[in-house]
Amino acid sequence: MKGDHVGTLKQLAIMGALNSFAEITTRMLGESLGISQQAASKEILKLAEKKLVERQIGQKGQRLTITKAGHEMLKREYLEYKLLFEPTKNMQIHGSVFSGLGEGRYYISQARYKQQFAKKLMFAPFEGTLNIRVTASDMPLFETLTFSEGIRIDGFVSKGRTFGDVKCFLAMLQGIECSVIIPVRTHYTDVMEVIASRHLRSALSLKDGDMVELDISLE
Amino acid sequence: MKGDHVGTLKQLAIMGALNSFAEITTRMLGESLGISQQAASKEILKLAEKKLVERQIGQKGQRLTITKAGHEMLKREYLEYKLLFEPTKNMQIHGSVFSGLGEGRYYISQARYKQQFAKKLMFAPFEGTLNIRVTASDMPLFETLTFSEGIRIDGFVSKGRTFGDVKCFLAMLQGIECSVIIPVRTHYTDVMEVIASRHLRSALSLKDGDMVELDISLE
DNA sequence: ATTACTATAGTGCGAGTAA
DNA sequence: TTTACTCGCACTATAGTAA
Repeated sequence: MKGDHVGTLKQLAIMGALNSFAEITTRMLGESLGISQQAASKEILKLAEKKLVERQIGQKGQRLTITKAGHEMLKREYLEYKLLFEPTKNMQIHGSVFSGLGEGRYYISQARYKQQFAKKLMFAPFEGTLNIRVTASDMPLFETLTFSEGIRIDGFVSKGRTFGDVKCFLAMLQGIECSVIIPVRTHYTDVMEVIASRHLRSALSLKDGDMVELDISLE
Repeated sequence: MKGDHVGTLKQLAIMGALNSFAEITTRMLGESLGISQQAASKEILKLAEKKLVERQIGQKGQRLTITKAGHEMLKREYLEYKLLFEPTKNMQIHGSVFSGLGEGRYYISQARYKQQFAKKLMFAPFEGTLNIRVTASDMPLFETLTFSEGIRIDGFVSKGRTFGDVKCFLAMLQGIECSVIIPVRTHYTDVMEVIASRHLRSALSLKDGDMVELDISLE
C-alpha cells in the first residue's frame, strides 16, 4: 500500500518490458493506468530510482526494461495469486542429485536444529543432506514453496553465529520418508536440500546426475 | 493506480476472506500491509462501498468475505500475471456440444463480420456456430483467452444495432480447421462458440452432449 | 513528438480519540 | 479490546509549460 508500484510494474511487463527493452512513452503508460502523463513520468522515475526498471532515454521517447529485482517482485506477486487460485496439497518436483560442499551437514548437525527436527518431523535426521538441483521446468512449482507455511523450525544464535528460521515439507523419495528444508529468508535458488532418517544417497544407491522425483506434501 | 485496492483485496484473500468469512481486524490488516490501523479501516470501508467485500460487524471485530465482484477482480489480476509468466502457444480445451438458440448464426451471418472472417481467418465460415460448454476444470484456461490478443474483427453498427468487436483464435477440432470466437467485451461465460468453413456438427457427426477437445492456437 | 519541471489542488496517512 | 471519526500534515496528481 505504502508505495504501490507493483501495478505500474505489471503494466510495463504487459507492455513488453519484462524480457527486453520496450519503447514505452509516459503518455501510453498513463493511458493504460488511467493516470496523467505527468504522473506516469513520475512513476517511471520512482521505479528507476528503486532499480526496478532500467531506462534508455532517446530524443523522442525512452526504452524500458524490468530489472532482475523487478522481475522477482512480479514473480513473487504472481506466485501469491497462484497459491490463492490454484491451491495444491501435493507436488512432484524433479531434479538431479549433485554433491554439495557439506554446508548442509554442518547446519543440520546443530543441536538446536536437531532437537526440533526430531520433535516436529517425527524422525531424527541422518546428519547430512541430499542436494538436488531442480529441473528448470519445475522451478515455478519449487518457488511456490517459498510462500507456503510448512513446518517451522526456529532459528537461534550459537557461538556468535546466527542460524535462521527454516521450514520443512514432508516428502517421499522413492518410498523413503524424508523432508525438504528451506530457509525462511531465502534467496533465489534451484537447490533443494533433503533430509531423512537414513543416508539417502547410499540407501537408494544414488550418484551424481541421477534424476529423482520428490513427492512433496504442503499439508 | 487511481484507486489501488487490489493489493488490499489480495491481502484479505490471503487472510482467508476469498471463499468464506474470515475474522480480520483493522489492526491485523494494517500490520500485513504496512499501514496504520486507521488507514486499514478506511481501506475496508472503501472496498465495502465498492461492493468488493462484504462485512459482518460484531462487538469486538468484524468478519469479512470477498464478493463475487472482488473475486473476479482478483482472478483477472491472477490471469494477467499468469499470461506474463507462463505464456503458452497452444491450449487444449474440453467441453460438451450443446444446441444454442441460434444467436451465433445471426451474428456471424452479418456481412460486415463475414467479410473480415474470410480475409483474416483464411476461410469463409459456414453460417452457424458450434456451441461448446467448457468443462469446469478447463475454465481457468478458457478464461485466459480473455486476455490474449487473438485475431481482431472490428465491430460496426447496422440498422441501429451495434455489433461489437470480436476476436478469433485459430483452432483444430478433430482434424478440422476452425476458430473460436470471443466478444472483446465479454462477460463471464463457459460457452465457447466455434466456426468453420463446414457445418461441424454434421461433418463430425456430433450430437448434444458429445465431449470434444479443441486445440486452440494463441499465435 | 517527447520527458519532466513548477505550482497548485486534491487525496491519503496517521495521531489522537470517541463509542 | 474493537471500529472509525476529525484534523493536521505530507504526499501525489494534474495543469501548464520548458527543453
